[in-house]
Amino acid sequence: MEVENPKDIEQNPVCEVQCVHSDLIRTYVNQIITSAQANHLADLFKTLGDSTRIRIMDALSKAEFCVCDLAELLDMSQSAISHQLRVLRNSNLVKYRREGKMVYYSLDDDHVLRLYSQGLEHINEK
Amino acid sequence: MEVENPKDIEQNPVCEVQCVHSDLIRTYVNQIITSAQANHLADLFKTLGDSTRIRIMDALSKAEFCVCDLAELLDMSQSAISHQLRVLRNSNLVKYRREGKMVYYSLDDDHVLRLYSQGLEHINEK
DNA sequence: TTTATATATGAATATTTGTTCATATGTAGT
DNA sequence: ACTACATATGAACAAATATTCATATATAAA
Repeated sequence: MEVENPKDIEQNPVCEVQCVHSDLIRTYVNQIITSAQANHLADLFKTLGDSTRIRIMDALSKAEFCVCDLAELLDMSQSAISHQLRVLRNSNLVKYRREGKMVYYSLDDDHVLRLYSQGLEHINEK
Repeated sequence: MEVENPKDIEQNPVCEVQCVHSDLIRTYVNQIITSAQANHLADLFKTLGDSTRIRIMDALSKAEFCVCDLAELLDMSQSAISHQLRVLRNSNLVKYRREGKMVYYSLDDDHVLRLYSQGLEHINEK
């Protein structure tokens, strides 16, 4: 079947769908999360969206560990763990304290623990 | 500085770090989440780790919408929305009902709403 | 059964991201 | 200052993923 050159079709800068409930849209269009906030929130979940970081979070939900303990516990290189801890730090999911040469990590606060636990519950209930 | 050929270095199949707290490791090594569960949980968070899907979740946290409403509301193509709804469905985050030609989506349950809200709270508190 | 419209999906491309390797930084002890 | 060791990080490569485009499926009406 032949298709017209897209350039020939009259430009329609608006939405191409016809089934919209205009009243609903008008009501909610101003209540939706901003793009900036959506990006921010997506980044938080993205941080939790990696199995290595989940295993780190799981360990830290049970006790405080130094970097090399985590490497041993999860059987991964120190470098890989350290990279991932930085990602977790950037999302304020973990905090750390230095003691001599070692750096000990733990969950940032109880709120983070609850967020993690809610996720666990969700996958276990289905 | 010259580096020996890695092949010449004696193979050490164990961990290369020396600072491990062996007793801690022994205590927790059997309590860490399994790889399968970690993958599963990471997939859940990964699903939430995209700004388009966050905006869909945000809309659905406020009301039920059909696919083309979401496309209009978020100013995206029907195809893109539909692809992302499938991802959300696969993680049991949204459910849908068909009514004639239209398909209406909503959050799967209150637990999902709580998970989403916890995330929102986290980014707003910092 | 033909047409119109709402939604779903396979393939392809462009972008993002996790790990490794090599190396840098930071801290403590000699 | 020098050495040892714990942790951090830049660059590069491999793997995962979001959107677009084209098209398929599903439902309803004529």
